[in-house]
Amino acid sequence: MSSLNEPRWLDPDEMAAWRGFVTASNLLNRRLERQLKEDSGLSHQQYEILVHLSAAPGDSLRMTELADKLVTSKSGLTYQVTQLERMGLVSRRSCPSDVRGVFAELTDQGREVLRQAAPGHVALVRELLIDVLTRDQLAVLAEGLGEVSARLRLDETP
Amino acid sequence: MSSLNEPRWLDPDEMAAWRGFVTASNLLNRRLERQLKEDSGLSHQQYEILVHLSAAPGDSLRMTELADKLVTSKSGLTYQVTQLERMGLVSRRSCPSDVRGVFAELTDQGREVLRQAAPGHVALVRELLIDVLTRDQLAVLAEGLGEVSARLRLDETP
DNA sequence: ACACCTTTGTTCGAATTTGAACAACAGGAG
DNA sequence: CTCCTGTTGTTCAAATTCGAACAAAGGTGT
Repeated sequence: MSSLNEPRWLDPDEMAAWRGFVTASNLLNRRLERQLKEDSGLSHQQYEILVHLSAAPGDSLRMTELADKLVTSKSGLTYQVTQLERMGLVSRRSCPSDVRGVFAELTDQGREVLRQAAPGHVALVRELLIDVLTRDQLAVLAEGLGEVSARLRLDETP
Repeated sequence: MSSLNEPRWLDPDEMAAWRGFVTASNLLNRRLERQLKEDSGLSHQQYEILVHLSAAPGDSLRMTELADKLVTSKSGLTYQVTQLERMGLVSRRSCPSDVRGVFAELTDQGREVLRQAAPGHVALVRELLIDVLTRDQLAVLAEGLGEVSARLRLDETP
């Protein structure tokens, strides 16, 4: 037999995919971070918080739910929401049905800042990622990484 | 005309690709971070440093070159190399041809720790990403994200 | 040799992130 | 109702990250 305890290393194609994924992710994040900060004074994380809130019914989400969507820690979210609250872009509201619960809600100013920040951000995402890929590549990426995400979500909860 | 100043927003397919990319990246990083830390006491970043060094001729790289490969800041690398040096996994060596230059070099112990950490890490990357995708999806991902990375590298230098 | 501009790696302070510990509460079985 | 278990959001200390500023060299053209 060829290898019983030997791990299955990545072949060149697999390695290329993995390295490409990691590198693209890092480079992209760096760029978006810089652009958002300079252009709107927001970090990528803060921008994403505003986006998720604006997409939610009532422009508000429970802290835990928001943390899940952002894929971040609860404590990390607490910190960022506090920052956004100081900037006046988000406000906290207690939950009627659960005394422990806290809603993060988009303020009018938050909505306005997001509206102003979005075009530049989307344009860059387009320039650096979307428009670099063909329609087919985009479809494969969406389906493949969608499946990867879905599986990762699963064995995290149980 | 339909829209002159209106930005080109992402259509559903594009949005799915973008969200999938961001989410998969975050979830994956989280998992790998946890596994590496528990299994080998290394952060993902530290692991990557060891990997890049072991792949380099002479098991060593200049600080700047290494920072580029890792897609991180110079100061961030300085910090991590110092940590790895304290752990005895990496050592600094001055460059003969350039007094300012500093080589980060893998120590024997560093090579050993990497050898011990690699199988578990690769197995998880395989389980969570590689083996979830088909051969074709992998090829598309490698080529697409490779191109994305290449372009990002370009307009960063000038 | 000289001024001039770039590179190299580190240092510094500020901002962010994380996991563990925690207090307060919800929800259900008995 | 009461005990028990799981949730919720925050706090805390520690670790990490970044960018700007910096000192020390390289390299170039004159």
